[in-house]
Amino acid sequence: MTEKEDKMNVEKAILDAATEEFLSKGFSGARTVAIAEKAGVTHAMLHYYFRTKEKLFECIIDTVIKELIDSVTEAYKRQDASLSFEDRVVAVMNAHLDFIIAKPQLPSFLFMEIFPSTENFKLIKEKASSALGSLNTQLKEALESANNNEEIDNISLPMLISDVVTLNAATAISSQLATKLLNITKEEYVAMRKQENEILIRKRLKK
Amino acid sequence: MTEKEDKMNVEKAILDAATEEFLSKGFSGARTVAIAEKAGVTHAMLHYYFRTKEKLFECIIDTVIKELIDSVTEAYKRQDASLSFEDRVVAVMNAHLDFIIAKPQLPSFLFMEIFPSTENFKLIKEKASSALGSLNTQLKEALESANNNEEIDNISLPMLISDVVTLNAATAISSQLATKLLNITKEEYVAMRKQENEILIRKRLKK
DNA sequence: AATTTGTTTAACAATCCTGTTAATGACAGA
DNA sequence: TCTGTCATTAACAGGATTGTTAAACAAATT
Repeated sequence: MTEKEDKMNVEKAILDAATEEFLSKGFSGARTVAIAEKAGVTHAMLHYYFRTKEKLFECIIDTVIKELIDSVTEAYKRQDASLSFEDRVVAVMNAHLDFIIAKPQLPSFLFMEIFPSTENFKLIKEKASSALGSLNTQLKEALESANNNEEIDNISLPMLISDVVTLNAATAISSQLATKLLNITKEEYVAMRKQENEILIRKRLKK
Repeated sequence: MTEKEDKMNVEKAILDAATEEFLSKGFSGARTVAIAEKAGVTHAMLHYYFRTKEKLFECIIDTVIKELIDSVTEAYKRQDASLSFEDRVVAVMNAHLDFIIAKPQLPSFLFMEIFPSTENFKLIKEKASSALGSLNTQLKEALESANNNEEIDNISLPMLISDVVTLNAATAISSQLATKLLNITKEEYVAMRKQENEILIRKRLKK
């Protein structure tokens, strides 16, 4: 079945190239000819497989969103139930950061391209709702029971999530500036921020 | 001098329209005809005054950057010297947030359009270096003397600045999601985040 | 009034970019 | 081997978008 493999290879090559192009340049900045070139196919092939630029874009958002959601839910599932609430939050936060760092353009792409568009946002909300819904209730329970057992400072769940997402997203985005602004490598900067984010969250949760 | 006023009006109208268009859609998403229309002039006028889309873009980055830098330095200058280090940091942070919130697309625009481009980044670094340099030394002195008088937890200056910028930028960006995700207004969300950011920073600075 | 200077308009040119199509090739099943 | 289907290519069509130009116009200067 070399034909089917070939077909998958072509499709995958286009998808990979498209992901890179869309994430780095945004929808309007991306060029379909550039994607085709990067994928090593004629640009007619791109239209043959995905019809339009919009459809191709939708395909890559779908997978990107799926990967993002999975990374968080997986990280939470893997948690040791015996850990304290504080330790669990930190562990999920770090797993989330590791995923984001692998695709550092993702946060600004989401903010620029996906969130402002009501339609795309609907899509992401649908995909995320079930996963985030259960994560939410789990966290809620953990926070409530933690308040009984541990000494947790008063904090609302939305603000806690906002803190984590905020710190991680900004870490990923600003990591691209690290080498340009400070005289350190991206990896050094990320390591510093990881430590700093952990300090911030731990201090925040302590009474 | 109605002619010069008129000229200024046309120029300003184009610049204002361009700022809105570029900030919300990015360079490649922006359309010069849309800018001209918004400004109420023919699109030939746009080229007459600014020659090219690129040149117009450079003009608006210049002013945007200048306003951003000024907002921070002004906020720092206005500070009461009798305040504690912690209070001063919080005051500057809040002033910074107020400015950003007025142009909520600014952070994602900077991250998407300016920072990735080495050339544009050079520009912003030049413009910011003198202002940020003096701010930096002022903060450094304040931090050192604070460590003698007050009880400040160990933190490096880059990380402190990174914390503040990070939290504020993310607040502005995510505020656009507030109404879509949580059932609250943007203003309510910003107020909540402002409070939360202040708690985070104060706790971070305390030993 | 004539000239000059700078502003504005409308039409047009040129290019870039997306998407199509018709022709060709490859290959599986009848 | 013939036929039909799918993959691929090259060339092109259409439209959007940026940028130019020539002519009209307004205002100031001589």
